[in-house]
Amino acid sequence: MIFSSKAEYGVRLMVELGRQSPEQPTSLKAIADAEGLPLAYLEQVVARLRKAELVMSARGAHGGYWLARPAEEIGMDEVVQALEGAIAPMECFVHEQTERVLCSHLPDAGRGCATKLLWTRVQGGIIRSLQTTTLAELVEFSRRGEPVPTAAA
Amino acid sequence: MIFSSKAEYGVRLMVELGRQSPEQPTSLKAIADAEGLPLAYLEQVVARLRKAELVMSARGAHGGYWLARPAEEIGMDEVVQALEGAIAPMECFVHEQTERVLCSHLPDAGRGCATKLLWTRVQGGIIRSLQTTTLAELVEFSRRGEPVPTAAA
DNA sequence: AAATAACCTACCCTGCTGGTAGGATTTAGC
DNA sequence: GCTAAATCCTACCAGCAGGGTAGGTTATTT
Repeated sequence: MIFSSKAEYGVRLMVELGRQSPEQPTSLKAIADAEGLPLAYLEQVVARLRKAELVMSARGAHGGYWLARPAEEIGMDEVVQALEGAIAPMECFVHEQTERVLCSHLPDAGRGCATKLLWTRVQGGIIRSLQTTTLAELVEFSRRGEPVPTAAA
Repeated sequence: MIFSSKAEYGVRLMVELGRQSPEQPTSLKAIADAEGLPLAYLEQVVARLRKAELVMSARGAHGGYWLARPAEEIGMDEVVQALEGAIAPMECFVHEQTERVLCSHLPDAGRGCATKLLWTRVQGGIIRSLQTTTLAELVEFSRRGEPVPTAAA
């Protein structure tokens, strides 16, 4: 598998928040129940999103989480990067200190690093597909075929 | 990381074979030495390529491996797929029996599966970038800046 | 026959993933 | 102020896949 369940859970969490009216906190418990995910584990997942300043939080009773920005302005590359760390197709692509992505292969006796060419293209393909998808699109998609909401949510 | 070292080693192995004149077997030992990889492990890697009919082999003294087809006709999607199995961004995308890629999420109470939309796009991005890269390109790239070959290799 | 090299299978160690446990802090409502 | 609801934090743990080793068997050339 390419992405771990952190990405899956985190994206579902973001979509769930996107479905709520903004500025109104949603508790993790509500999301855990709605999606059938373990609450304690979701806490760790949402912590990454908070550190990346994609969501904001309020503590205490009636606290919860909400999107830090409108869903239209949140690219899924930001979300996945926050959840999974740098998007690198291969070990040698990650520089531990800076989290920047590069290739640490030795010059390979003067030859060009052929695999680097391949992994760079793959990485580009992934990042492009993530960048061109906004959270708002996913939220919209998740509403398809839903009954028209009535009085109470 | 997205791909395991099997993919890295396997691609390097394929590039190495592509650099040799075809129909002349190259021993794994030669490749292991050239790339600095463990021979016993390479055996497992090359077994996958053989099963996918990307390389052919001859046993016994002066045996070895060679490309089953010209490098121009080998897409890197085939290579990576042989090494890593089905390219699926997420667990739910793989159907164990058929190895076909799909999404097994429950209908989710009538809602569209929003994450599926995202992972499908990512998968598309990956596969497209792999398909549009041939082994011949990587072989060519690996020759850049090499000294013009003289009499003995 | 001896050397070479593919082929096969069982095993092992390490680190990461997914998850639990248990608490501490903060805030709203009474 | 008390209590409940919630975020926040850290340590821990079991399972499993990744990366690799070991030790052979078979086939082919010289």
